[in-house]
Amino acid sequence: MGSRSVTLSADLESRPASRRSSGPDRDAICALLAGLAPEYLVDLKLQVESRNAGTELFNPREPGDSVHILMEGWACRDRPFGDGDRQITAFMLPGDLASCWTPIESPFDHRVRTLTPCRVMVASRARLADLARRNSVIATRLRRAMRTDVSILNDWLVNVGRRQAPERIAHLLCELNHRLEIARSNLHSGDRLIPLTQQDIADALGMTSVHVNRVVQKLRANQLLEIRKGSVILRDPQGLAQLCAFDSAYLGLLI
Amino acid sequence: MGSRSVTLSADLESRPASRRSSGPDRDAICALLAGLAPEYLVDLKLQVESRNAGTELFNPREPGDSVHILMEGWACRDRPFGDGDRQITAFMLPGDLASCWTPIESPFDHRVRTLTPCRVMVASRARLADLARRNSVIATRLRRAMRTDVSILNDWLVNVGRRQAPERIAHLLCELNHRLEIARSNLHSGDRLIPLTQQDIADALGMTSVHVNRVVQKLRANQLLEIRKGSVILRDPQGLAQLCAFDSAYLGLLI
DNA sequence: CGTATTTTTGACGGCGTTCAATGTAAGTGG
DNA sequence: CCACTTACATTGAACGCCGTCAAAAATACG
Repeated sequence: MGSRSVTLSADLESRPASRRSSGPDRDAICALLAGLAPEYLVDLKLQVESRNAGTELFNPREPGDSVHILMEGWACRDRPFGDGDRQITAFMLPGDLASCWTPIESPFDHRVRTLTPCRVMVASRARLADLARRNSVIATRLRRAMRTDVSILNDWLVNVGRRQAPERIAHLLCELNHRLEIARSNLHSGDRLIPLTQQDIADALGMTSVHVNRVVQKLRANQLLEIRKGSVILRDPQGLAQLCAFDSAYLGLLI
Repeated sequence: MGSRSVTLSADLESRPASRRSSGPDRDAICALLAGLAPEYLVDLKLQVESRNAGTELFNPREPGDSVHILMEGWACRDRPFGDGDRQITAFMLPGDLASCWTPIESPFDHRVRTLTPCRVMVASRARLADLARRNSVIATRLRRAMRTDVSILNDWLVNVGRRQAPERIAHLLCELNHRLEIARSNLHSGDRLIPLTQQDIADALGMTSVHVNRVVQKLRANQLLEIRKGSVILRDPQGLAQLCAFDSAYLGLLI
């Protein structure tokens, strides 16, 4: 089962590397650390750990010194409100730097929580910062990661500020689908499920789950997507992209 | 005045420097370059120029090699839509890096335009990037500037996604007032006007100018603010902050 | 004093919220 | 294998914030 690399990757691009090895191979550890010389990797004192769904990876009240890189599973950054309401401001996919993604102080109030069971690589923030200081490749990748965050936040603001509900939902799903393809291709694994509930989508888009539900039903009626047990599956990515005039250019720095 | 390279890192914390000199003195050229040793400054080949209101400082179709640092006046970043609609995603104040504020590729579709007549320092992006490579203080400041952008974008998303119109407007104005105070203190100049029209505010908050107007009238009736010839003046900053539960922590990296 | 920009006002409608209840599937423990 | 629990999805009615459209008033500026 480990050797059918050609057919498995046909749907992405060409990926000569082996797939479905039980653990991540060296070149595919994650986009951030790929190709890093072993002596550097040792420095980071990386540990791969498991987390349940709903675990807090970062909390402003106890910042800690840990940086998490997602290997499997999804996480999100959000700002909780007193009344139980919240605004999700980012989703993190496999391969993403989850928290705290920049090796500097984090003055703004946000949490990072896992959405699904996850496998994360835990590293010391101080060590990663130090590594970035000595290794310009890593520094560049960290800068790119931050730049991608700006880019996505910028687009989310446009999305929430200017688009109606159907286009808004479609746009978010198109982005996540695009990023998921990249993550799948980088990590050689994972399925095509978007593990979000309608409540999650509502929290990310400044809507209520009730209205998300009504709109999602229309999208489903148009064969654009499916929903199964807390996950979204895109049935017609092109149709969705057309609906919201999706342009993936802003994701250009992702690897 | 030219040789105080030692203070390079000192101004990152305490600021005992003199104030209220007529023009910007060397140490207060801008937050980004303050205290930089002269030989570095020369490298940048800085030029101070004037721009009319409504001038484009950055356009994705002709990226150019210029970085603009605002000395006087305001600018904004926005994404135009086909139908004349647009979403403003950032305001730039005196002292801010206007465009392109990161010395790397800019894959997302945005413009930067002056909102008022401006005085800008124009530098070469390539030279600034090169300088950041050799001078860690500048690199840190650039990183901080980008980090601040993330922080503000994050908060705008929360604002647009979760707050009702009055709190939303109040929150934006509180942020701008806070940043304006910082800019005034850094550059030793400028007035307390927020040079935005109600249309600008609407474009930034995902609203219409009509509705902004109705809400603004209520705020004005409560003695919270004033509007004169295309500018907003906060009459009761504390009252506004209370209205929207404003917490300036997310602006903590602004010098 | 004329023109452009900005602000203001009114009527009307709809997108999306609120509240509350019901449906449905999966997990848990006895 | 069946009660019980929990999470997620769904539905309906009523409401209201805010958008749309259109026009007029006020203000800035040359």
